[in-house]
Amino acid sequence: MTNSEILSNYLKNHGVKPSIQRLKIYEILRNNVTHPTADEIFNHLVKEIPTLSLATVYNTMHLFEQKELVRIINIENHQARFDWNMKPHGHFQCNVCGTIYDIEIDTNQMNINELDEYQLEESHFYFKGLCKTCLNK
Amino acid sequence: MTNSEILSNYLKNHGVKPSIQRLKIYEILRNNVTHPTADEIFNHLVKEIPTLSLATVYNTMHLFEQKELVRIINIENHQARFDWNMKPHGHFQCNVCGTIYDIEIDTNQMNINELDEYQLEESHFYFKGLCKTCLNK
DNA sequence: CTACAAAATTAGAATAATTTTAATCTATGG
DNA sequence: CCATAGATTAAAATTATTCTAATTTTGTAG
Ligand SMILES: [Mn+2]
Ligand SMILES: [Mn+2]
Ligand SMILES: [Zn+2]
Ligand SMILES: [Zn+2]
Repeated sequence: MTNSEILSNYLKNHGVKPSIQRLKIYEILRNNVTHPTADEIFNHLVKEIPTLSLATVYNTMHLFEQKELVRIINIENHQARFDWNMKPHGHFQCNVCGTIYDIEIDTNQMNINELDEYQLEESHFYFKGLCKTCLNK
Repeated sequence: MTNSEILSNYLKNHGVKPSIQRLKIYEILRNNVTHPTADEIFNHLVKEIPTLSLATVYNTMHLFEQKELVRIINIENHQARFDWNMKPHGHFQCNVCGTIYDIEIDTNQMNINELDEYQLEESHFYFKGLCKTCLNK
């Protein structure tokens, strides 16, 4: 099985019909460590699928979110970023180069008793500052 | 000393010249537990200061942020909210009623070793789900 | 007090991310 | 082949925020 076939099945298993647009969009997410914006995804893909519409990227991301295939990262106030990695983790964004790094977080260890009063559905841990690369300059 | 005078001095001590606009904006933040949007602040105040401009609210919030008088909460992707409470804490937003609750978080206890590699400047802890009020319906 | 400069405020236009609309295209089961 | 639902598209609309340029206010020196 090719990599595309594997991802195609993965979409099916999550209740998403794997159109070429959806498949390619998901491939971009999986093949890039970055947490891309809708626009970045669109610009990568439009070379290959010239009729692609930005609306399709947004439609697809919302569908993916519903089907728990991606999570939306709002670490920047002005634009959303998308993450295929569904296991709980936090994010650090460098204020200089803008790179977003994954941060491992053990949510069990941080027992926040106050949260018992709520029915928790989503957690987001965002950090900002300077990354090592930018510090060494 | 009246409450206004106290807050006025507080602004001065943080390097902010307390114009009537700035003072009233800061008063609104302090007198409301909610974490208001720029628009909400504007609509409260425009009754009292009819010439107030929304741009002034934004200008003031950015100045306040610089002077470490407020923090910006991006728990909603589409619009910023403002918080006068500068001591580290997290936020829970109810998916039904939209209310944002403060969540006490002991950041020391959650030692995230991976963060040692970075120079940390900001932390944001966002949670979403259902609040007690909405659960009991 | 007056004149001037700097700072703050303002209205409205501009920007940019996202959503909506309405039309067109595609896939598929009968 | 045809009908239908679902997916995609282009373009317009929406909305929060920022920008611009003009005006007002404030502080200060003469
Ligand atoms: Mn991630
Ligand atoms: Mn708060
Ligand atoms: Zn960096
Ligand atoms: Zn609620």
